[in-house]
This record gives sequence, C-alpha cells and structure tokens, in this order.
Amino acid sequence: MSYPKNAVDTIRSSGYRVTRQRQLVLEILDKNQGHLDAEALFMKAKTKDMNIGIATIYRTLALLKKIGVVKEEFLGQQHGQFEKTPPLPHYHFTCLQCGRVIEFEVPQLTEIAHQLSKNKKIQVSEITMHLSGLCSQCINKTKNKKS
Amino acid sequence: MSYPKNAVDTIRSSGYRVTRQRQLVLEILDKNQGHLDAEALFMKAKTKDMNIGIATIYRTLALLKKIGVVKEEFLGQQHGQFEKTPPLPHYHFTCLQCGRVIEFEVPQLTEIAHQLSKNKKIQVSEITMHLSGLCSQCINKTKNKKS
DNA sequence: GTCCATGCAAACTGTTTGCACGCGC
DNA sequence: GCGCGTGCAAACAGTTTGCATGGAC
Repeated sequence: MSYPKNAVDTIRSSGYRVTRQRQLVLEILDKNQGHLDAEALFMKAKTKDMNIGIATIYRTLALLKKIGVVKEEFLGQQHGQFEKTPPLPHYHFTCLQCGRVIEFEVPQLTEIAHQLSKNKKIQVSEITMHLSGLCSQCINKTKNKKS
Repeated sequence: MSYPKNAVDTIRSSGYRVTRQRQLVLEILDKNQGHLDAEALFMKAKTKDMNIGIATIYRTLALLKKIGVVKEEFLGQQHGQFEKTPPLPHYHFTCLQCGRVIEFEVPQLTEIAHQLSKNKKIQVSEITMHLSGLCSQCINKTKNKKS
C-alpha cells in the first residue's frame, strides 16, 4: 500500500527513535499549517517543554527533512521556513510589506520542467517557485494613504 | 532614452560615488558571467587589490542590488550568489551532484504570474524559479558506474 | 543493557556595524 | 574641504558540534 504513513511511522520505519521531542516538533508543525523557522519552532516548543534545546530543534528538522516528512522553504530569502510536506506540490507568494504568505498551485510547472528536462537533457528532482510583491490588503493600504 | 546605462553611470546617477573598489567588483562580475557569492568575489578581488576588505564587498553588493545593477540568487539554497541583472529574466537549474548551474528562460511564467495576480488580487513584483536535480554529465556518470 | 538522542556550551560561518582615516567630487 | 566610502576588528545571528547523561527499544 502506498498510503501516506503518518510522520511518526515514517520516523520509526526509517530506523530512528520516536522521542518526546520529535513528537513535539511534529505536533507543532501540524498545528501551525503556516511556515515556521527553527527559532519560531523553538519558542513554541519551549512552552510545552521548558528543557528542550535549540540544537534538538535543528537536528530534528534536519532528520525530518531527510526522511521527507518536512520541506524547507526559502521565503523571506534568508533562513528557511519549514512545513509538513504537502500531498500536492504548491508554491508561495510573500508580501514584501506585511510578510503574509499565500500558497498556490501551478500545475503547468510540471509540464514546463518536463520540457526542460528533455531540451537540456537534465533530470529535475525539485521545482521551486516563489513570488513576492504586495498582498491585496497592503495594496489597499497604500492606495488609501494620502501623502 | 531608455538605453541601458552602464553600471558605473547608474552608480553615479543614483548619487553614489564611483570608487576603485566598486569598479573592481563590477569588473569581476562582468568577467564571471557565472554566479559568485560574496566570499568568492572577495577572493577574486584580493588578487587585484590586496587591501580590499570583505565588508566592502558586502556593502558594495548591497548597494548594487539596491540600485538594480545586480541580482541576488539563492541557488544552493543557502547564501546568495550575485550576477549582473540580465536584460531578459531567466532562471536557474543547479546540479545537486556537481553544482553546475544552467540558465534557461520560461516565457510562460510571466503569464502565470499575471493570472495569479488577478485571481488572488496581489501585485507580483518578483518571480523566482529554481530547479535542481542532475545534469546530463552526472546522469551519465551514474549510469556508467557499476556497483 | 545498548546505543541513539538530548541538553548544554562552546565553536563556527556568514554577515553587519562602529569608528577613525582616506579619497571622490 | 566636506562628507561618503573604506579597512579593520569586534559584534552579531544562525547553525553546528563535542561531550557526558538520559531514555527508546
């Protein structure tokens, strides 16, 4: 069966131990369907487990990334944000003013990547797309601002 | 006239001074049509000017980016690589094995971004796309390797 | 009981900043 | 000559690592 196993099962079946800390990180990523960086995740984790260390967060995220449970996205251009790997690939728009992130799908990208694979004789394993600009709210704010 | 002014003119007309160091950085970026990160650029600059400081490199790149002369690309996922702003927007493929970068154009992206702008009522000012995988050389290497 | 995973602190990397001097305009 | 731009070193932020202890299996 190719049922998407839940994350805990994936950890176990990949040969790693299911620890309290790893479960906590997964829990937080589940609740926050948004995008968290290591620091933000650490903060949230601390409220549930005062003793958790930032190194554990980094090690756990690296592990989850390696076994494919989470994806790292580079949105604000600097350090990565993490989210549970979505069933369908999607991409992100970031508002340069308020930082809001909007997700969207672009089915055409698969075809575009396929064409490129043929033309350039390459093998594409990962497609990243990222838009930035102004979200509708910030467009309105700017309009209403009289200078 | 909307002739693309050369970079030096752009610096001057933006109200900044044209210094030896800034010219050197531009020269290096011109010669290396490839993609250099701050460190690599610093190394190359040192061979021409032993006394140049890494801080100058960072400050110069930030300036050139601000006035639109260079673009910062996040290819290897971590710190940015810089290239002179190309006349036509293009995107990059990075080989995960050998690090080779291939450039390509995707005219359709403009239209895709336009559609999204309408649907989501956003204003897109920047489109980023990045592919990764294996280049043709590395595909062959892998094939020929008997294990 | 074994050995992987954790917490802590120290180390490290890439980048930024404060300041006195030097140079473009 | 004025004031921005530079070099240097120190500061900083984010991330990684070494090591002794603790917990998953």
